[in-house]
Parts: sequence; structure tokens; C-alpha cells
Amino acid sequence: MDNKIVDVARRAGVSPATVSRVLNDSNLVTEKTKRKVLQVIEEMDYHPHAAAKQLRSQRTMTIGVIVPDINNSYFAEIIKGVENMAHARKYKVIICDSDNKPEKEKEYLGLLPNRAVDAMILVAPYAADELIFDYIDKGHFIGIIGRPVNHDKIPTVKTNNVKFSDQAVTHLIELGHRSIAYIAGYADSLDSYERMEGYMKAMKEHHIPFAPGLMDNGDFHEQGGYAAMIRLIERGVPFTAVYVANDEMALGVYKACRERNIRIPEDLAVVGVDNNRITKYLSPPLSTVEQPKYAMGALMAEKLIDIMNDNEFQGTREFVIDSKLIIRESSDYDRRNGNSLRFS
Amino acid sequence: MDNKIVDVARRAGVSPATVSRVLNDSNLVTEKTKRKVLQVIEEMDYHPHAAAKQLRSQRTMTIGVIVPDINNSYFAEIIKGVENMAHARKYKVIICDSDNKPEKEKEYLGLLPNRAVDAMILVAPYAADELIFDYIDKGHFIGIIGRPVNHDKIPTVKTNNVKFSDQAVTHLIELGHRSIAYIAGYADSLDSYERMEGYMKAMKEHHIPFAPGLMDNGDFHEQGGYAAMIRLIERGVPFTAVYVANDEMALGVYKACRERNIRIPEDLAVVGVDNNRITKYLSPPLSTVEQPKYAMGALMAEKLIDIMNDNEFQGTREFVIDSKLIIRESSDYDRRNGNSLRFS
DNA sequence: GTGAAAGCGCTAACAA
DNA sequence: TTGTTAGCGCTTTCAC
Repeated sequence: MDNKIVDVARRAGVSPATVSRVLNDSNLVTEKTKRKVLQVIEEMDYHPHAAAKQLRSQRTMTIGVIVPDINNSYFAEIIKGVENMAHARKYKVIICDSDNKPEKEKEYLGLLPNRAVDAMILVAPYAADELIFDYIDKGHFIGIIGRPVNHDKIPTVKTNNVKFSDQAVTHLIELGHRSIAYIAGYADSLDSYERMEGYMKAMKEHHIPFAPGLMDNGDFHEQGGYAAMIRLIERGVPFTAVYVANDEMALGVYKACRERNIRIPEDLAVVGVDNNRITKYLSPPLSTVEQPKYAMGALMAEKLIDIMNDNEFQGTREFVIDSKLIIRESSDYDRRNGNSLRFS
Repeated sequence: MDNKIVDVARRAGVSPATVSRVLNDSNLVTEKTKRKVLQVIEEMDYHPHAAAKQLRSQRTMTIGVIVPDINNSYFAEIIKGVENMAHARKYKVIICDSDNKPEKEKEYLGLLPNRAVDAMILVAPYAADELIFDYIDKGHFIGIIGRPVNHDKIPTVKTNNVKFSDQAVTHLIELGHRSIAYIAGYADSLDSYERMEGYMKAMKEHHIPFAPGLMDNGDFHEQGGYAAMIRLIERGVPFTAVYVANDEMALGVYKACRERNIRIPEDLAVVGVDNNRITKYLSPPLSTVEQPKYAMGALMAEKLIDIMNDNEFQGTREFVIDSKLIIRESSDYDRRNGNSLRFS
């Protein structure tokens, strides 16, 4: 196990350089020597020393991914996408869980200047733009998922928020709903904003006037969804359906409905976003929008690796992936069969 | 950004060795030189090159963790435990998702001979004992979670399966249940086996004769739990409660009950294991056993780091952590109020 | 407490 | 196609 490349070279009767060439399948080696070397490597159970290789070649063939919480299916799926694409391109992946702590995220970003990774993918990062741009200016490679970025050297991947939100709300309208509420996420989230755009678009297309009392803000978590829902109810503007910017918040909506004896979908139709696994097990199962998390991760990894290797980034820097609506029982009820509003 | 230790040394008017000492807080440096060096490091925005450091020092200060599926809350929590403890001990963690593929797991194990990690934690590994023992014999450090291991150099962490299963089943018995079924996981799982032991123990303590028709095997997944439940029902031996070796399988039990119009908990009490987040959102919420996943990961990391540094492993190699029962509505119904059996 | 010098194990010029 | 050589950036003896 403590064999080095020279040991292999000696035993195989070649030079270290040749062994190195075999190891990195260079085509400047005869089939014959290659076989011989491979055989010796096998015999000696030789394994190249990662650090030595990295130090000499000045590349790690590793990409880092920083997510806010690894124990969140949304991020886990993105990671899987990154991992598999990277693997296909011979890259390793270092997964970093910032645990929702900005300091920890910063620490992980340090892997870049330490040259422990060749590039970094940030998912819904906390770091300020300036900090990130700084790294870019110093020549590091960074890609971002889940946040708008205004820098032409940073690739981003997102979903067609406006389009699928339009579809989701149109679906509700077609069921006979006219008073449809929207629960947003963080006020500064691009996703949340674009989903609102889609909501507005659908309403406008169907000539439904805008009702400001039917919008509220959550925080992308259960608690915030619950609070927003309670506020909406207490505001007194009647509504028969609610489009929620993500599934976590829809859990809060469900909770509020349970407390207030509002039946889903008879009294209130609910549509979320993410297709979180949990949605299938709710009563009733939640209609939601599938987010192609895996594909997003994979696309990001692919683009980033391309950029690193071309060293030049031309064409779009913003990649958009399509998502689609999944209709379940929470919106499976046609209002035109004549049911009355509950809140008034 | 491309500064090296010599550059810092020159600018600070000291030798590279001194800079290195400051970097690794050796106490062989005067406060004064230390301050000076630190200041220059700051000014030059110097970052040590990870690979060079590793190559020279022959340690990576990194631990690898291989899990079957990162998008599984159970494993994600363990990882978090590992990560935080490792961090406290100045170790980095490389998370490896084997994606339930034995080949991929093997590949990740290769990080050990490549010296990309100093030690590896395997969670519910696929690898054969011999393969793992081989690595140990070659001097590598490995810890295992979620599988029995018969090697006195491999630390393992597990929960008190027998005890909490005894408690869970006793809880059911105290509600008046006499016919209690058990749905196991994989046939070769130690956890599953020990949970059965606990089940048997509780039954025996309360003088309830063993009914072989009340046991069946699942696969730790929803589908297997569903199939096992259907078989139990169709076998015709009546039962009023079921203890399920994990929550995923309990999802299958719920599905089977829905199909057969069996009410939970009135007709059937259900208790699972894991306290998977999903359990809280089921109807009715599932009684389950909290597994201290985070603590398991943290303990494993701690022990492994200790072992690496003492280089000698004395004392126990098996660490057991307590878990506790969480009672929710799925078992919140006292049979002694006189309800009749449903299957007969 | 500090410096000089050697070398960790590999790859990439360059030469043959 | 293969070998020789230098050196990646750091730590660590060993002197002083």
C-alpha cells in the first residue's frame, strides 16, 4: 500500500513518466507497455497519492457544492444531479452543508482559494454578491442555483417560474375559482417574485381583477405559510383557492385549515410548488409543481465543467428548465357544481 | 491569491518555517512575530495550498462518510452529526452518496488508499466484510454505522433496539392489545432482528403466547411494508396492532389499511421506528421511536478521531445510544373500552 | 525562537 | 514511444 510511482516503474522496467502516462491514459504508450504497467500496478496494489497528483497538476478534479441544508430533499436532489454529471465527467464532488449558517458557508467558500476544489456550486447562498464577485475576480469558478445573479461570468440554473405558475393558477381558474390567493416566500426571493408574476399573468388573461388583499408573504417554511394563511383568512377578503410558493408553506396552510375547519378541496383548493415527497402523503394529497431538481444540478455541473475547460464563457449564462404541474386531490373539485364560499 | 508561503515569509522578514509555525499555531513562536506574520498573511490574502500541505504532512484532516442515499433524512441526519463533531475537532468531511450502488460505494472506498481521507465512516454499507477487513489490515481507519461488525478494530454505533422495541410493544399491550403483529425489515438486518427480540421480550413478559402467523418480512421501504401487511391480513390470523421495523414500511401499512378500510387506530394501532419527518403529517400521525441519528453520527466521528490519534483502540468497540418512544394518534386508542376485532 | 535544507509523490517539459 | 529532470508548496528535522 505504501508503494510509489517509482516502485511501480522499477518493477515494470519503465520510467515513472511512463507509469504516469498509463495512469492518465495518455495515448503515447504502447499497448504492450501499458498492459505490463497495469499488471504491475495490480500486483503491487498501487494507488496514486491524491495530494501529490493535485499539487503537481494544480487541479483537483473536484467540484464543491454548498447547500443550506443537506437534510432537505430539494437540495439533496440537486446534489444528486451534480454528483452524477460530475462523475460522468471524471470529477469528484465535495458536498458542503452550511447548516443555514452564513459563517459556515463562508468557511466552505474558502476551499476555493485553498485550491481544494476547482470550482464551486452555490445553492441558495447567503453570501453577499460582492463576496462572490470577489472570488470570480480572483479567477475562481462559481455557479449559482436558486438565486438571481447579475454577473456575466456566473452561470445560473432556474425553472420557468412564470410559466408554471401561470399554468397552476389557470388550472384553478378552470375549476371555477375567481378569488385566488397567493402566498409568497421571502420578499427578496426571485423565485417567489416570478411565481407571483405567473399568478398575475393567469389572472389577467382571464380578466380577473387584481385583489391586493389576496396576497401575503411567508418564509418558504411551514410556520410562515401558516401565519400568512391565518392573516389572509382574518383579512376577511373571501377566496376559494390559494397558490402557495412552495410545499413547505402549504403544510402551514393545511394546518391553518384544520384549525379553522376549512375543508380541502371543497372549501379551499390548494396548489403548492416543489413536489416535496411529503405532499403525496398528506390528506388530501397536495397538487403541486414538480421541480426538476436533479436536472438542475446536472445541468449546472455540466455547464460549469464546460466553462472551466474552455476557460471562456460565451452564450447564455442563465439556463432555464421546464417544470410541470401535478394535479392531486387538494385541487380536484369543480366549483361550478355550485358550492358557496366559506369566508365572507 | 497566488502567493506562497515564501512570499509571506519574505514580506514578513522571517523564514517559511516560521510562517508555517504560525499557520499551525505552534507555540514555538513569539507573540510578536506571530502578530506580524498574521498581519502579512491578511494583507497578502494568503491561503495555504491544501494539496501541498497534505502531501508534506501525510494527513488530510478529512473524514469520508459513505451513505446509501443522501436524499434520505435518516442518513442526512447522521451526516450532520458527523460533520459537526468533525468540525469541532478540526476535521473536514467528504460526503459520499453511493446511490444504493455497491460499485459506487467501492469506488468511494478507494479514497482511503488514495489518501484523500484519513478515515472513512460507512453507513449501512454493501461491501462484504472481507473487503472492509482488508482495508483495516492495510492500516486504514474505518467506522461503521447500521450494520453488525465482527472486528475489534472497527468501532460501531447503534441504538438500543431491543429496549425500545420492548417499550413500544409494551405500550401497545398496555392499551389492551393482545394480538400484535411485527413487520420486520431485511431478513439479514441486525436492527430488524433486534427489534424483533424486543417485540418477543415484551410479549413474553406479559405472558402472551407467540403467534408465528403474526410476523412477516418487509424491506424497510414502503412497498415491502405494504406487501407484508397485505400478507398478514390475508393470512387470516386476527390482530389489532402492528409494530413496524421502520416508518417507511409503516407508510405501506397505512396504504394497505386505506385500501381495506381498516381504521387507524380504532381497528388497528400502528407503531413505527425512526421518527421520519413524514410521520407527523400522516393521518393519523404515526407513533414511532425517535432515533438519535445526529448523535449517532457525532459519536461515531468522535470515536474514530480518538482512535486515529491514539492509534490504539482499547475498550468497547460497540457504542449504544438510547432512543425513545413518541406516542401519537396511530396508537392512541384504548382497546379496553370494548371494540371488536376487524379481521377474523 | 528561528532558519536552512531536504523531500513528500507526482506530472510535464524537454531530450532522446 | 520513452526517460530524465525539475519542481508543484508545504512541513519538518536539524542546526544555531
